[in-house]
Amino acid sequence: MPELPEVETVRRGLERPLRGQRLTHVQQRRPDLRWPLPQNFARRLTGRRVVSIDRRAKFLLFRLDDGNVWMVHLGMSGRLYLGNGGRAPGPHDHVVVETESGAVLTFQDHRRFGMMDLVADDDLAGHRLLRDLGPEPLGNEFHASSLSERLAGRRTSIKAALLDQKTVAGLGNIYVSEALHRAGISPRRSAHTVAGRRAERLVPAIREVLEAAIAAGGSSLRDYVQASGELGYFQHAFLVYDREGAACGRCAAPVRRIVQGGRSTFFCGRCQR
DNA sequence: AACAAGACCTGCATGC
DNA sequence: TGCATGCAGGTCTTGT
Repeated sequence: MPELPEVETVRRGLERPLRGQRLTHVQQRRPDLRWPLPQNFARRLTGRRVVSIDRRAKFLLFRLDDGNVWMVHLGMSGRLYLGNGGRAPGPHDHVVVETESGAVLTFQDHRRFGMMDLVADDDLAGHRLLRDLGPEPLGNEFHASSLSERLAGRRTSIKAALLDQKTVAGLGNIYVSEALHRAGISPRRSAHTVAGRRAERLVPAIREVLEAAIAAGGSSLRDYVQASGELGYFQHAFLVYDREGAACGRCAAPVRRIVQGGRSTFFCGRCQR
């Protein structure tokens, strides 16, 4: 489900209802997601107060008043939403958390590619899932020279390199296609050739597409919803993703679909070089 | 070290 | 209708 804009939208939606709240009841309804949940997960979360909710790449980081951080990754199909209206949890509602204000936060994930961990704040940067991540694309450390440095010597496609979270953290299959289209760069181009002018175009293209998507509340394709249950609407602004055969928004040539690394890539063969 | 392919898991659309 | 196939927003693990 989620790339950076969707995760950020969820984060923003949770901040007001959850920040400062004590978690009064935690129900863990199965032992594992992608991996086993940490030992005594529900007990360790129960009674804690949420100090802040942050994001790193596609991870949500709930900082708690005992110095620990509750890490949540939504995988492909994970949802984190507020208010289940008192309904009984469904078969894919794996974690249900209630707060002192009566809010109910449900983690639902039918494919179970999602993950959770509970880790001391001091150890967070060294966590195996976070330590190798590249820069945040909306942060100050992401610029043309840092990007081309990370692409130097890499013979794989620029598409594959941008999906690699070590290059830049937070892009996924949708926004890589969209960003490369905005930058006029072919997804098949060898990664190390994206330097100089091309890198200067790619960095703002990535920033702009992510910012526009966040402003639209993310993209709702199949099952993504915001924490509030509302749908994002950035999918209506896609210029290439899932638009095979449709006219490229810039030059009207038909959008093409190819498979790279086993995953669909959409691009315009005329205006992306 | 870098890379491609395989693995994980469920649900949905399509075609026969 | 049933069944097989392929596809889906991610990323870790394995083998070359």
